[in-house]
Amino acid sequence: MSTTGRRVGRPRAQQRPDSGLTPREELLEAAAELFTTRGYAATTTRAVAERAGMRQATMYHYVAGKEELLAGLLESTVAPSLVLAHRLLDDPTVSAEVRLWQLCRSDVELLCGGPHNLGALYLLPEVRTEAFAGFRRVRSDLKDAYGRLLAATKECGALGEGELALRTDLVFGLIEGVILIHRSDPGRAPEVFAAATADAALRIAGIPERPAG
Amino acid sequence: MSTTGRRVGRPRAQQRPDSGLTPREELLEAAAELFTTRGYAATTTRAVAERAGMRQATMYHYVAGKEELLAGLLESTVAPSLVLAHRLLDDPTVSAEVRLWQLCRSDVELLCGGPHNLGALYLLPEVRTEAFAGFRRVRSDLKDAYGRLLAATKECGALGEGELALRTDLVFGLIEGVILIHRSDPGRAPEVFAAATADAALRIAGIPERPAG
DNA sequence: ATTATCTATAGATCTATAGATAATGC
DNA sequence: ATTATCTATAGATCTATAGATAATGC
Repeated sequence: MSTTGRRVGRPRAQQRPDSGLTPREELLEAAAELFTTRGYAATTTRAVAERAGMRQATMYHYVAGKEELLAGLLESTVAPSLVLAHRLLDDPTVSAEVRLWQLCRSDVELLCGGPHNLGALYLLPEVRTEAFAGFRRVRSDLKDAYGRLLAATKECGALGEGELALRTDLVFGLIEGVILIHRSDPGRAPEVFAAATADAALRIAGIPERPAG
Repeated sequence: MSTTGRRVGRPRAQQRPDSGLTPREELLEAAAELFTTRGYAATTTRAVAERAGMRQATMYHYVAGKEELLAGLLESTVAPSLVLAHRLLDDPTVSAEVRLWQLCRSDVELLCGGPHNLGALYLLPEVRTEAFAGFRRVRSDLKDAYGRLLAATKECGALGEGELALRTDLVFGLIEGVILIHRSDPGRAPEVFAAATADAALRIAGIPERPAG
């Protein structure tokens, strides 16, 4: 009935207080920290496993390798954004400007609010690989949502197709590149910073004032 | 007198038409290509050397290792920007808005116009290392120049210190993050794209129209 | 003699598998 | 018996050095 010694299987060599996470989550957490601070390719399976509190070989009991961890982390950052984006797209009670602002703010908060700069992982060359096609698809859906919200604003409604695509890329690029900005001064409060970045995104789109709402 | 067989030293195992570059430049060129497409940590010294037309060990005759190549590439991208920035800072004949626009445009062209997305290297975790302190210093000087140009504009002149720093970070972040944007549609003509990004940067700063000049 | 390159390799990894072990469950 | 973990390690790298070699220069 005590907290320790209840789990099946051989005990870990390094005992640690129970984190409350599943071993797979402990691995993802460790990977997030190491991939963002040391880089993906430079991080060894041993480093991830050991930081998660287990030996290198044990990791293979839960994941097939480093790639699976990266894929998991990537999809976990972009999935909640996409959910929000679709909810906003289907909500006609609020102006497109306000909805775009909210999406931007939420995305920035998601990318910068967490303990790790997961957004930096989007840029890895490895992400172009087949193994990450799932992530790329979700990310492309999200960008699509940005494009549709932009097209629904007064300021961009009249733009031609190419012009609109360019604005979408610029807005989306600012939001995704936000890690660069956040990194240069991590001290700023995430909520304030997220709102300021959303303002900047709307200014790029041609909407000069923060819309009320 | 013929083109081949004039150079001192043992001939290379793989003969290739003379590139006109020094061996060190050939290595930098190869490193640029491989670091940007496969990633820095994932690129081996063998891959770089072989792509540059020599055997792995020969590389050490010209550079101390991979780090030196990365440092060289990083400084070469940021140095010309800094030169331009200082020239613009010292030029009172043009409005601050126009100078800021020109700096943005030139930076984007530099980052996207070349054959490789060297800007993507700025994000490497390795860059935080002591070995790249020189690069970080130059880059910080460049950001400083952005800040001073911003402060000199009508639109930002009255901003408080924190507000100004935030705007500077947002503008600089857009410019540096431009690789993300460029990557999503590499087909756009660099000059047009650079001008459009400079427009967007000024909109972030609060300057709604492309200044004449 | 000098130089630029080569071949060969020691030593240090790193990944992924095989097989042993120490818990609980029944 | 089942499970989660461990230890050990084969095989595949990768870096950096030692020493040989094939040019030109004098």
